[in-house]
Amino acid sequence: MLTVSLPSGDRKTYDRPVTAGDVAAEIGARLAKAAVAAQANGKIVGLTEALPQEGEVSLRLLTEKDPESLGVLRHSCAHVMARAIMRLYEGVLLAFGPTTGSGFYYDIDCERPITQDDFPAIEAEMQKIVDEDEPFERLDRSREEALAVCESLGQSFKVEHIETELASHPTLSFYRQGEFIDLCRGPHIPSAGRIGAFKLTSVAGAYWKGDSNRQQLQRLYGTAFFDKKSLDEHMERLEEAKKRDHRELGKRLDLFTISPLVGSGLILWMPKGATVRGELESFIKEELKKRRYQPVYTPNIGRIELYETSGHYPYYADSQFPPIEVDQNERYLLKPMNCPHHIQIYKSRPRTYRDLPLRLAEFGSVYRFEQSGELSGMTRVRGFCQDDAHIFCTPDQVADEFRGCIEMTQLVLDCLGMKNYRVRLGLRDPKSDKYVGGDELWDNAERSIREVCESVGIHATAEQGEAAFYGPKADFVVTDCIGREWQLGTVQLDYNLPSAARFDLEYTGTGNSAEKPVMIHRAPLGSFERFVGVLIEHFAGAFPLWLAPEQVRVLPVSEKSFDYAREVENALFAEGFRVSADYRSEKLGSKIRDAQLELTPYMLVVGPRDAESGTVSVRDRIEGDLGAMPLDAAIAHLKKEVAEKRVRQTFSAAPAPAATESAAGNEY
RNA sequence: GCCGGCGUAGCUCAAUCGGCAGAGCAACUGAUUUGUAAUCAGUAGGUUGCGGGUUCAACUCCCACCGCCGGCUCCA
Repeated sequence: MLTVSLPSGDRKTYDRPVTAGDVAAEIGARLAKAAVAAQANGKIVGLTEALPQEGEVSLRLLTEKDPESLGVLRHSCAHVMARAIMRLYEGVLLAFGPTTGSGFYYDIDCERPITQDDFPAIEAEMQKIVDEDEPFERLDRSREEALAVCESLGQSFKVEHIETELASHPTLSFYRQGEFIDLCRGPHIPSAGRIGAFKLTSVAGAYWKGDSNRQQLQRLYGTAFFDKKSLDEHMERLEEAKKRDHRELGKRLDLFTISPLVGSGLILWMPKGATVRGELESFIKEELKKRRYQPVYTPNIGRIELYETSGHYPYYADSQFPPIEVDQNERYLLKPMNCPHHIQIYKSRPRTYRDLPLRLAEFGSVYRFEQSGELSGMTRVRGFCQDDAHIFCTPDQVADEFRGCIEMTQLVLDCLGMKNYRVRLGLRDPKSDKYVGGDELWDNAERSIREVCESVGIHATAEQGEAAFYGPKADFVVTDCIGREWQLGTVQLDYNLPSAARFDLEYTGTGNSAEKPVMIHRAPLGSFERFVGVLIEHFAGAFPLWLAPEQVRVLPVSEKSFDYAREVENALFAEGFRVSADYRSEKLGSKIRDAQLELTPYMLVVGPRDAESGTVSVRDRIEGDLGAMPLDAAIAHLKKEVAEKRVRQTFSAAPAPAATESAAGNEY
């Protein structure tokens, strides 16, 4: 017995397994109303059941442009892919095959390593299945029956899954398509023919149930659309996005380099990259001053006992460079974080409530031995510099201080035109034992950061298990040019490091009593390395004038204008601009082309006419030729743009949605 | 760290079945003196990532290492 609720709001009850196709035929007429409403999402391409509730299935219309419809399509395509693979190769075991933000994957176990070279054959087999256009048929079975089905098919991963995660489900569903049957929650498209265009994109290893101690499976990624044009556009967007990759641009624009001889994951900032970073540093320093932070400097190493006290060493022993051992009693660790050092500054003398809040700021370099496979350009490195600070405050001051940190982070991102970030509330995972401190402290801390985020109007997404081991945090997460998410700014609340079990921090309260301060760890950029990496992609290398490594290039039309070009160059330099001039004996067009390709914001063309009248012909990288104007006017124009930190162009709209799993089309 | 792929001039890429390592751009030199996205000519540039092995012969095949790329795991 199944109750079906239709998009129109009608409900109908069936006493046999129904496919979306059956129902559509019976009640087609009554769909008219819903169909009209759905037109906004593009052409209607079918009807399917939505995520089933116990004993009930809701029907939904599949429309071309609806993201959830795409999810349904893609998950069905994952089934088609799995079916094709099972036709082609022996001994294929199925694990999970959900959708991602931009496609789908299926994890399989198969003796034979599948490589990109196998894609054409798999795609050809998939095309056959699509052309056959067989329906997806839903089969509901009791848990026992389901177990028997999976056992008889030898699908051991499905068996384990039913016995563990699905232990509490009395009934389970399968979807059958021809000879292929798969344990699956659905929903699916009515039949394979609705898959207008698909493509396998990559293959990778993935651990069963995400556990690196367990078996590694082969994960095949693909994507699918209702029509070929959308697929082509998608692939084109990916190509375009690749051109913004900070690793490519970093090389082409001489921003940074990595030398295997220096070491993997260690960034060498070239003059142009260092200039961008330097401007960001100045910007942050100004903000710190305004917000009454105090600068400190601390060394790059510290005795191992320091990190044993903080609790970091035992937690992260594997991801640190091995200690430097002077003798048995004296071992030093390359600083993996700045907090213990700043805590020692706090502890260097007795503190009273009058000292608080104490805000200690440092651009602190830290080193972490990340696994080799995790390294990636500037965004995941082994040595980096945090725009770090630690705030020591009274419990009463926590909310204001936390809010101040959130607002500073927002200000920095706003100033750079970075809008496509999300704020993630990192909460503890109640099931894990990695967190230190009592439940009461954690509950308080988590409640305060929630309240602060609400009070500043942030829509934060809470995620369990994303907290630091010492406290909850609010992370600013951005998406890079190929859809990967990176944590940039972070504000973390910490009741633990000040505790008696750790560093036992104190201050004298108003009643002459010994009180525990609360710590806030915060870094608006996160690290200069990762931030600049993301920033390169955000601007596609075309930095706003205030950040541009080379702000202006003077282009003499010919050798006859070299003297005047030098005058102009010197005048701009004297006004504090980062300026160069192109004295090669190239044609003007060639000099312009090179300056454009190097993304120089302004070009000042100077020829005999300009020399005579004391003008420069301004060329804007974006707008083109702005015509001649007096040199003073040009300088004033540029100065204003720098002072305003004007952002004229960004590219950070992600090419594809973040690779998060959508609700539609998931496995159980 | 794990799975898979890749590594040829500064950059982008060729080199058929294992048979003389090549092109464009950049660089350098000379000519040219140019007004808003590529002037012409010449020169130089290589232990094919590193080290072994197979072979008459290795960029090409095999082994180990290093590095990079896509994922997974991890991310204080």
